[in-house]
Order: sequence, then structure tokens, then C-alpha cells
Amino acid sequence: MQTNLAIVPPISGAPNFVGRLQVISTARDVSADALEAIGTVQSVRAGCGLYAEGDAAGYWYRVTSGVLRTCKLLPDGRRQIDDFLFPGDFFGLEARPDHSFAAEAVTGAAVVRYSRTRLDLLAADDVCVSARLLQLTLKQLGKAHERLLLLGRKTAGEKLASFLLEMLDRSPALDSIDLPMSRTDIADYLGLTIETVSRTFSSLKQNEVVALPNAQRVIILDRDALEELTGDE
Amino acid sequence: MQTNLAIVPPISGAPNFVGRLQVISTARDVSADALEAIGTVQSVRAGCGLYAEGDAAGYWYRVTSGVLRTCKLLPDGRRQIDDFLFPGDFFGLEARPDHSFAAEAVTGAAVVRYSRTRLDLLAADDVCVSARLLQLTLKQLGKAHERLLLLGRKTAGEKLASFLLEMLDRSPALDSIDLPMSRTDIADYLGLTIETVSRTFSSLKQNEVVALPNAQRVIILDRDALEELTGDE
DNA sequence: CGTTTAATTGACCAGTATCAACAGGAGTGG
DNA sequence: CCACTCCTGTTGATACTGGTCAATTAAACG
Repeated sequence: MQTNLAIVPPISGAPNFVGRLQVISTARDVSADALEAIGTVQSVRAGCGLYAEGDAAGYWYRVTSGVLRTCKLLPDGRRQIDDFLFPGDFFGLEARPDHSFAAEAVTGAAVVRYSRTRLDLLAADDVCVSARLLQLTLKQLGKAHERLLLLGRKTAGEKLASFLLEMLDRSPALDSIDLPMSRTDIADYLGLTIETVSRTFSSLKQNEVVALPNAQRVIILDRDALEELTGDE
Repeated sequence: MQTNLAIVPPISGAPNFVGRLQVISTARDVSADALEAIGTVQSVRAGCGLYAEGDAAGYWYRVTSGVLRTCKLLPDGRRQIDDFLFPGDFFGLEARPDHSFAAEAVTGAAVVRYSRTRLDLLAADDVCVSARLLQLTLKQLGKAHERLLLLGRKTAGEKLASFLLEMLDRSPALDSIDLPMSRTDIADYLGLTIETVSRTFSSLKQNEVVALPNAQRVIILDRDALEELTGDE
């Protein structure tokens, strides 16, 4: 899917770590300026890991381009994707000293990373920074709770409908989506198998709720129907 | 199960709101003191709601006694319990101006509540407070992610084993649990039905992993076996 | 083009849900 | 004190959603 996939192994079990660093500074206000001053750019190839579960959580990240995923694994290989991360999203800040989940690039991606210790110093100094961190974390918590309901109580059809509307929200287009992730990723995000995801897509196509010119592209034909199908009224 | 259940309707759909207020102050350090100074005690009867989904999120709460639950509902009545809250736990802080989930008492309970606006003022003033808020929120986020894996990828047996070990951690005893919540609550916490929860309990009893003198009491006979059964090694 | 990988589709199966009956306590009233 | 009722939990029979295994198609890459 990506031109560089052949160079580095895109296996999620043991991802490669690739990066190149460079200082940037995109000032907006005082605290944003202070924050940007400690950030360095890092790029990750498609399929590569940024960090693994259990790695030291020394940095906090913001996506500048591309898409990443955070995920957890059970010892027997079952996987749960916690979140897909799009440009503008933050991730990697955790309560414990090491990461409780892995972060991997879905497509080629670039992130800005901030040293956790310097971030803590900044937060200790500037109330605006700490308030912003809290706000962002609370937003993530709210999203996680929404997903608990999805995973615990929704049917396959409701899960996929919710997913498509979520992706549509993040899509530049109003009525179409270009899915950057594979069916396997979607399945592991929704707590389903790839076959069920595929079948549910086919059913949406059959019922003319969406059109599927190819596996990546989704054209929303009937947004109202899709919203009905989410289960949350 | 509770003596006052007959007095107030314990229906989760439309919970009653009962409370009584009183200023307290349990100082430890400067910021804890400042925090406690703005807290008021409120008590909630078993089965009653503290707030509903959609209510203004004007307060932040800490449990002092009893057990509560936070939950979300789908329009057709399906319910997902986000968390059970025990003494010492905090809840109710959210990104948006109103609550995205309801909070209800499982048993008779007492909470301390802090005005959100006064909390924000305190956090803006005292870096210790904001750091503590962030730390607590990050811890909650970590727990939510753990639960995503449970709901998305674990089997009924693994879910119940994980649940029992979680409850054991919070239990005063080392090898027994007194479950404060009903089978329905456990089912809605684990994304199962009450029948499956009951059957899985019976199977654990059959295999002599636990003993069940009555529906509330669980005696752990084989902790190692229970840990094996969680799926996360 | 041939090769490889991802996605779809089909047949069948299993885990969990659903529906229903039954058992065990707790509270109520005679 | 003993039925009687109500409520919660357990157990059984059966159904169905979604999983598993396998074959096929489609797309990507050299």
C-alpha cells in the first residue's frame, strides 16, 4: 500500500523504529510558543512503531501529518486498537513511567515530540500549559468512554456505522472518506474480525447506504440512514 | 438488599436525587487543604442518581463511603457501566460543560463535591492542584484503555476473571470479596448478559477456583488459576 | 504478466444472547 | 410462626450473531 513497505518490515509484533529530528517553532501565544520550543520533529514510516508497550514514556507527541494507531496486545496475539491518531491529535502522555500501549504508524507520518520532563517543568511553571494538558486528557477520556459503550453494547452494524461517521468527521470531504487503515485495523478497533467488517461493509453497500469504489474509498450515499444505524438515536 | 430500597425507587432510568450538605476540611498539605476547603459532603441512597447524563457538570466528586457507578445508556435501554467508584475514587470531571454519563449509588454512599468553577480557580492558582488533577485523569484514562481491551477482545470467562481480580484488589480482605453490586451491574460493566455472568460464576465454582456462599460473597480458592483465566498472562 | 498480499464471499461452528422455568431469600401480612 | 409475594439469581433449551476455516477475487508490486 505504501512505497516503503518493502524496505522495512511492517509487522506489528516487532515494529522498526525510524526517526529523524529537527527543531521547529510555530508560535501562537506565550504558552504555545514555550511548548513548541521544546518540540522536535520525527517521521515514521508506514507500519513502523514509534514506541512499544512497556517502553519508557519519555515523550509526548503531536501528529503533524499521516495517521498512527495506539494499541494493546494480549499474550496470544489478540489486539485492541485504542485510537487512530490524525494530524493535530496528541498522544503518549501517561500516568505511569512507561507506555501501557504501543504507537505505530498506519501511513507514513510525522510527529512532533516533547520531552516529558521538560513538559512537566513547563506545566509546573505555566498554568496555561497544565490547563491545556488537562483539557486534552479529559477529551481523550470522554472519547474512551464513548468507545466503552461501543465495544460493550453495540452490534457489528452499529459499530461500523459509528466508525464511518467518526472517520467522516475527520475527513476533509463532507460525504466521502479515504480510509487510511486496513480492514484488520478496523476490526481491531471495533472488536470484530476482518470477515465481519467486510461483510458489514458489503451489507451497507447492498442497502445503498454507502458506495465502495475500492477498499479504501467510502462514499456516503445516505448519512441519515448511517446515523440511524449507529444505535445512538 | 438495602433497607431503604423500599422508600425510594431504585430504577436506573429515572433516579431520585437525595442529598444533604455540610462543610468539611481535612488538611494534609497546602493544596490538599485548599481543595478540602471548597468541598461539601453529600450522601446518596442506594439506587439513587447523583446526576444524569446531560446534566450540567458543575461539580467534581470524591467518594468517602459506599460504592457508586457511572454509566451510559443507548436509547433502546442497553447500558454500559463505565466504572465502579469506591472510597477514595474521584469522578465527574469532564471536558464538556455537561456530564456524558450518569452517576448513581450502588449502595448507600457519601461523596465530597467540589465546585468545578472553584476547582478551576484553585488549579489556575496552584500548580500542585492542576498537576494532581492531571495525574488522576491520566490514571483514569489508563484504566479506560485497559477496559477497551477487555470489552473488545476478551471472552466472558476472561472478563469475569479480570473483574474478580480487580474487585479483590479493592477488597479489604486478601482472598475474599463482598460484591456490592448486582449481577445486572456486573453484566453491564463487562458487556455481557446477567445469564452469562451467572453461568460463568457457576463454572468458576465448579472448577473450584472460587467458592460462592451466597450471591454477594466470593471466596478466592485459587488466585493463580484466576490470573491464568484473565487472558493477560 | 506472474507473484504476493489484502479483501471478499461462502459454509459451517461456537460463544453468547434470548426466552422461559425454577429456586432461594427477604419482607409482608395473617 | 407460617404462607405468600416479590425480587434476584440460577439453570435449561434454543436461537442467532459473529467467529472460524477455506476458497475466490481483486489489487499492488516487481
